[in-house]
Formats: sequence, structure tokens, C-alpha cells
Amino acid sequence: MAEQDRSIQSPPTIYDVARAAGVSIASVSRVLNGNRNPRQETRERVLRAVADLGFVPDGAARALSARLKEVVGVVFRRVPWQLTSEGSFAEEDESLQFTDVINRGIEVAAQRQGYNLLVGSVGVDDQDAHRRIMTMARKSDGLILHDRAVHPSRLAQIARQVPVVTLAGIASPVTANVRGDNGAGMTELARHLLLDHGYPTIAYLAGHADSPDNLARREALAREAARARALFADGPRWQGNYYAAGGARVIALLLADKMPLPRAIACANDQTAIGVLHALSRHGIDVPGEVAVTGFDDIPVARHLHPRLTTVRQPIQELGATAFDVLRSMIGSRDRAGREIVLPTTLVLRESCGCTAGGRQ
Amino acid sequence: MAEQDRSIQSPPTIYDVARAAGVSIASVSRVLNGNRNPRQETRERVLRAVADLGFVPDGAARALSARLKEVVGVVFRRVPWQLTSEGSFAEEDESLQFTDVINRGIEVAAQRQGYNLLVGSVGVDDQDAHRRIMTMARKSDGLILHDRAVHPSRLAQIARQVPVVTLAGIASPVTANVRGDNGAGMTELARHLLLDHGYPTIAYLAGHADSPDNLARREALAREAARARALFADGPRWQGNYYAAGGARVIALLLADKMPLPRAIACANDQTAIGVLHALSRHGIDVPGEVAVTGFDDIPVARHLHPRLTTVRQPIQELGATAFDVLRSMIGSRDRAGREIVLPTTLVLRESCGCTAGGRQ
DNA sequence: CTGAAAGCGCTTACAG
DNA sequence: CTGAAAGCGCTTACAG
Repeated sequence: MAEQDRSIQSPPTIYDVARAAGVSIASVSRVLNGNRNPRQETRERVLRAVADLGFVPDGAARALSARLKEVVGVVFRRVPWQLTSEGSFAEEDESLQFTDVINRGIEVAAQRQGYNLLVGSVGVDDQDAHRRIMTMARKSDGLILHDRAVHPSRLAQIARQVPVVTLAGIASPVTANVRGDNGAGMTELARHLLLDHGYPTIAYLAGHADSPDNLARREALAREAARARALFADGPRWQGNYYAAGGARVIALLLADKMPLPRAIACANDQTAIGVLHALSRHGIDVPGEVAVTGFDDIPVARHLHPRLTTVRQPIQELGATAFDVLRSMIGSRDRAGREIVLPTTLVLRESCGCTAGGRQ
Repeated sequence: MAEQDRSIQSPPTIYDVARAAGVSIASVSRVLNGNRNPRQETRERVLRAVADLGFVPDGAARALSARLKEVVGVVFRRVPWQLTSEGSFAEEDESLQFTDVINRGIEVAAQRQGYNLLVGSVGVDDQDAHRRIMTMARKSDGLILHDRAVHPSRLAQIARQVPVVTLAGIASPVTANVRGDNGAGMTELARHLLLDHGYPTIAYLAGHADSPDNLARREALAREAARARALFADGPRWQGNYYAAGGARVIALLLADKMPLPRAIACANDQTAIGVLHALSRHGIDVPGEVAVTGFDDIPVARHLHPRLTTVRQPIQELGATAFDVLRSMIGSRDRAGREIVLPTTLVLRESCGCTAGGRQ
């Protein structure tokens, strides 16, 4: 087996380059990192040796020495299998979109600064989750945690290892948070449904109870409904879980129990709305004719749904890019911890609220 | 500024643990890595100190010492902005799905082995791409390269740094490749369109010319069309680019030039089919009544399209998981290089080919 | 401008 | 079973 191992040429080290160039490893390092302008001749010899040998510095050695890995970790919550195998919603269908678009935003911003993304997912009842996140923390210069990837009680412990930015969470003394403006977004949507369309009854199909986004959206809707003197429905019967299957189940149970449906249903997010749309269509209920349905997020698929989904657009990529920028500013000095960064949302009127393709209504 | 820096408690090191436990750093390491069964008492003292201090080993130091990073790099191609800003196809809409589902598969498989994913994207005319990929290579134990992330001529150079597995590429002496069975998949789809539906004319709306997947799919379709004595259309007018905008543009130009449309259009992938569906619908052409349209991949959104898209399902997550497994087996000993792993595909009949919801046709 | 040397924080033969 | 020491491959004061 020794022979086999020997067949793997291990890449050249800085010592190989130094030898080939006839200089010290310090000079090689300086040329490569552009420090303390080496002499022209030194530079050329080093560069030639680097090219000849195909030298690229080892990341681990650089990281250890420079105390900077140029890696940020991103942790998100994997979709529990049982949620997705029920109904017609395939596993990949779920949650993919919002998370992945955010990650794309993080990656683009990171790339610009020479950072790479280390991604890891955790399951819901993942005994090992905390340990794995700690390991990721020590493979990175900082961590970005998606909604509910980590229980708030664990945050302080993680933040002791590296700077932490949460997404759609709540800022803490040791972590910063980035989120969309749920209050303004839902208020605008609610007024459109209640005032522009004049719907007399409205329900909030909730997301996870422990999600700050969910709470804020519910509160804004409830407030606006009260102000418009509309009937507001929520509570256990309206409890979803941010997934399509959850939205579909709520509708199915309501109909099975012969409960009357409100004139409008504001879903906690777009995924939930997808499930609601499917369940309603399966029962032959017309959207928006009989029931208006709206989402939140404006994930890419929203415009492809039938009817096309009215929703509140979050600047998803920017959410990710901002999270990276904030984290970056915390690396080395954590003076941004505790901050709450709120990005603006936009009401996107399509068809599912009762508007027509052309304009309102 | 020194004060500010001091306010960042840097995490405890193995020396801190050793001191607290009253043992050597070697013993701490042994307890943590489960080697050479330390004595019960030693173990307990170390474990207590680890817990008290909240010690987690630094990844870079571990990697340097153990010569293993437990990180695999994944490189994919970013969508060029100009392709997406034309037409109604938003940036996030594109290419996201296939790539992200594969990455999910890689991540899940990696997680099981204690590995994390380091992701990086490259633009099309990204001058810096090669350097960035080399940097990623040296931050990982191996690299998985998505379709066209890297020009084949660069492969050998990268493979000298770390093991490399390509996705939807071609195996080389120094790299392994994982792909779906394009030939079998497209053959089955072609026969369904040509024989079951009996369409007399059919076109192939191509993907990137330099993509092996594209070539194999085209070839299978051309062969089956010839065997069925159907008219086969392809060539420059039918050149797409794997994106929705590309498919839409082909249709728009064809119609602008008053060219007759074939009875069936087999698209290189699902994204292309999305664009074709939109363009056709915009011109009031009925699918599948006037023109049948099919995709390839079965990305999650395919079932949400109208009409629901008939396509060839690739086991997308498995493609990713397999790529990881192969790469893993190459780390330490590259004896799997040169292998070509082909995963089976499945024909998924929905509506866009002319079948009805219930069964065929 | 350049080199010798220390040090980053671990793992792992090597002795005992 | 345990510890002292070497070494992983870099960067960066420190001298010269």
C-alpha cells in the first residue's frame, strides 16, 4: 500500500518553491502576499518557481498561521422527512428555494472578499446537531445561522467560538441579526386585502410558533384586521409550519370539518401558500374568486403558480449578502454584535389576491 | 484598539485544557480522538476540563496536523446576468434548482462522514476563476466540479492539487465522473413521443454545445427520430443554453420568422422547457394540443408548471451523494480516478407531452 | 530587501 | 497508559 500512497504526488510546499528559486521561504511568502515589496529579481525568480511547480499555498497552514481562514459557515435547517412525504410535496420541493437563494447571496458577497462558504444542515431532532455546528464554527471565521437552525439558548455558547449573525432571528448581546421588514410588509399586504379588496374575513395561516418572522407577521395582520373591523381567524386550526404540506393539511382539515372558509387567507410564507393553493384546487374552490390567498417572501416559483401568487417580496439575495457583510465586520472585532439590520419589503400584486394581470382589482 | 481586540475572548486551546486537567496535551488529544484508551480517571478529568472551558479543537490546526480537512469543495457555474435579465426570467429563477438539489445531496452524504461542503461559484468570463478554484482546492480534501464549472483543459492542473470528481462531464485519467443515463433516458422519452403519440415531426432544443449531457441527449433523439422516420429538426435555429431565456428566445425567433413549429419539442433540460412553455403560451399556442413539449431532469418546479411537464427524471440528490462517495474514496488514494459512474433515469409522464393526468394519451 | 527563527494549535510516532 | 518532542506548512516580527 505504501507504493499506492506514493503514487499520490502531494502538492509542492513553500519549501520546494524556495529551493527552486534559491531564496528563503520568507521571501516566497512575501512575494505571494505582496508585502514589503521584494526586489524585482527576487520576485521574478519566485514567480517562475511558483509557476513551474504549480504551487498553491495550503489553506490550513495559512489559516493557522495568519489566524484567518477566509471561510464563513452557514447553517440551515433540513426539512424533516415526514413533513414532506405526506401529500404530493416532494422533499426537494420544500424550503429549498428561500434558503438557497439566501445562500447564493451570501456566497456572492463572500466571494468578493476572497471568502468561501462552508455549508452544513441540521435535522430537527438531530442529537448531534450542536456538536456539528461547533465543529463548523472552528472550521470558519464566523457563522451565519438561518431561521431556527439553532435554539436561541445555544447562541451564546457558539458565539464564544466565533462571531455569529442570525437570519430572521433576534439580535442578542453577542449576535447580530438580519431580517426583512415583516411589520411593514404585512401591514401593506393586509391593507390591500382589507381596504382595496374590502374582504370582510381574513385568516392568518401561521408558520412555526417559535419564529420571530411568524410572530411579527401575525401581529401586523391582526392589528390591521381589527382596524378595518374585519373578522380575523387564527389559532390552533390555522397552525402551519412554513411548508407546503402544512398549509395543505390546514385546509384539508378545515374542509373535512365543514368549517366555513374566510374570504382571504394570508399565509406565513410562499411555501405555505403553495400547499394552500393545491388543497383548494383539489376541492374545486376557486382562487381568488371564492378565497383569496397570499404568501410572503416572493420565492422564484411564486410567479409560476396558478393563479400567480400575490406576496410580499423580501430582498432574498440581499438578505444573504448583508448577513455576510455584517459578519465580515464582526470578524476581528465584534463591535457589531447586538445589531438588528432590517431590510425593506415590497408588496407584489399578482393574481391570487383578486387583482388581474393588468392592475389592481 | 488593543483594548478592543482584547475584548474578543479567543477560544481556549488544547494547552488550556491540558493545564486545567493536569495532563499533557497528548492526553487531551487522545481522549478527544478516542485513541489508545486512556485511563478512566484521565478521561474524566479531560472531559470535565473540556466541558468547563467549552473547548472545541481548531479546524485549521487539526487539518494541518492530521493532513485531513474534512472539507470537500463544490464549484458550480454562476448564471450570467445578461441571460437572465432579458425576458421575464429573474436571476434567482435560473439554474438554481438543479445545482442546489445536487448540492443538497452532496451535503447530506458528506455530513454522514463528518465532512462539510465548501461552495464557490464562478462566472462565465471570470478572469479570476482558475485562481479561486485553486484556492478552494487547497482549502479542501477534494473537489466536485459541476457541469462546465471548469474547462476540461484545466482539469489536470487542478487534479494535481486534490482528487477531482466531475458531474455531467467525462471521466479523464485523473478525474472520475458521475452522470445520469442520458442515452437511455432520452431514448425512452423519444420513443414515447414518436411511437406512443406518433408525432411526425420533432425538434431538439439544445443546451450548451460543450456539454456532454447535451450531446448525448441530442444523439439519442436524432437516432430514434430516424428510426421512426420522423422529421428531426435541430441546428443553429434550435440552439438554446440550458436556461429558460434561451428556450424562450428560440421560440420567439422561430415565430417571428414565421417558421412552422414541429409537433413536438424535446428540450435539453427542464429550465429550457420552462422558457418554451412561456413563449408558446404568450403566442397563444396550445401545449400539448398544437405542440408537445418535454424537459429533462425533473427539477422540483416541473410538476407545478402548466401544463405539468413530462420529463426524464434524473436522481438529482443521488447524483450529488454519489459524487461525494466517489470523491471520498479517492481521498487518500486516488484509485477511483478514471471511472465513469452512470445513474439510471426514469421517464415521468405528465401532461405536456399529450398524456392526460390519468394515464398515457 | 532578506533570512533565520518563532509560533499558529493540533496529532502522532517515540520513549519510558 | 502517558509525556516530551517533532512536525504539519505557512506568516511575520526580529535582526541584519
